[in-house]
Amino acid sequence: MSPKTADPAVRARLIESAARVLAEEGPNSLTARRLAAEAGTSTTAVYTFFGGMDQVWHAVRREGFARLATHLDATPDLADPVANLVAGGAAYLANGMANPNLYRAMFDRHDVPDIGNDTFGRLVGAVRRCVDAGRFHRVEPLRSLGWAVQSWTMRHGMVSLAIAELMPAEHVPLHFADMSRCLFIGYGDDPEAAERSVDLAMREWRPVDPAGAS
Amino acid sequence: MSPKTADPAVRARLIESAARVLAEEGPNSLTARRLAAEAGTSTTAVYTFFGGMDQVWHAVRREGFARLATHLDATPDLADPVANLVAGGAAYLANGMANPNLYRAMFDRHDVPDIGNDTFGRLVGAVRRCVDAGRFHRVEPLRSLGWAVQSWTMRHGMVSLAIAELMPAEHVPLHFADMSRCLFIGYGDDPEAAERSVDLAMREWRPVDPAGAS
DNA sequence: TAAGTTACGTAACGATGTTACGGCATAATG
DNA sequence: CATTATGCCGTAACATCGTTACGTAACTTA
Repeated sequence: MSPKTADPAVRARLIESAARVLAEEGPNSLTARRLAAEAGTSTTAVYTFFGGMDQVWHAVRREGFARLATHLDATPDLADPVANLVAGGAAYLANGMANPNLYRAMFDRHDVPDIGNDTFGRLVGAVRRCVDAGRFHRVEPLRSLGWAVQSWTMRHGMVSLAIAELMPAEHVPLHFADMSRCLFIGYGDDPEAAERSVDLAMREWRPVDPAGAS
Repeated sequence: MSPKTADPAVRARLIESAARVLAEEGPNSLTARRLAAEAGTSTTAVYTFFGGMDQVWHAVRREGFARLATHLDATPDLADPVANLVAGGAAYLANGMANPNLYRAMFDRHDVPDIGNDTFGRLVGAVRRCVDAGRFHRVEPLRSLGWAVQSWTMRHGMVSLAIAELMPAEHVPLHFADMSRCLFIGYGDDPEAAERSVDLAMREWRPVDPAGAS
């Protein structure tokens, strides 16, 4: 029923090449022929594995979210849920700014919800841990979900403005800490504790494996 | 020196058509031939007026920022600088969510700074009026500029997540008011006044001329 | 071993951005 | 007003894009 099974390694090389070409040369260089040449095959293989360039872009976006998840998982546990939330944001920013083309592609089309759910789930968990620890107000669950959305709003807006060069890259940590302070103070009852958490995260967090961030 | 001068009306129609096709049918439908047909001319005209599709996209982005500026100017004066800042943000959100394809295009490439300076200047002015009125901390000018950048971060992040359907459109006003409260409380000395300003803006602000927002 | 099924290289098709060429309308000049 | 020259823009071509028809080779299955 399945003679001459398709080689999964070719598919992996195609995605890998797609992400690399996109990152290094921009979206205009990501063509079917270029992709086939990079993977040492022909354009037909692109269609047997993906069905079309739309699905290639979809796969590239999935890959982008997967790499982001890897970086989020690699952040050390600071034993302070609010600091962990801030550290996750810092990792998010570092990942996005290290890969502007890939990051832009991740939000370029309308299929983000399907492939971004896992990333968002991580963020929801981080916020919930803040609520459970009494660091954020204990409100209705929908409102708590909203805080995760608002955190993502801040992260995404900051990466986008930074890679569009509307915000100087060297100011990003300052702005991120500043906005995090304002938001997380507002989410909880203890302004000083929130401020300490932000300072702790900005002091302790270090970008993990920047080479693999591409 | 300039026989058979180019008709500026044709250029205006090209930009108008480009913005409309982009808004109604998406970026894939914005082709040179389609554009020429819409404006009743041939593809050569596109090159005499713009030089290439890249410059067409640049002009479309300029048009997008120009329309945004029109909407920002149309917001009523609430005689409260912080409320005006919030109202400007609401207008920004309404404009972006009414024109998702145009908004996406505005931040898609690397030429945003050139054409977004005027929009950013407006935001800086609104923040400065808050500082001058004593509603925000009187800090060094660079920090005050940073508050404008942070406001833009919030606005842009929110529009982007909303048009990517990562944030339900009906939750946008709630999240915007919530984040504005947290940020602007943190920027000033009087939390109650900030809260009143946000409530005032969210109560008094109305979208202006939604038909022309396209 | 034989047959059947599937991957994938070759080469084509339509559509894209871009450009060479030529006609012709219009400004500049006497 | 006549002449000239300048440059807009319609036609048609070119390279390259995504996509697909077709054929061959390779692998599974019986």
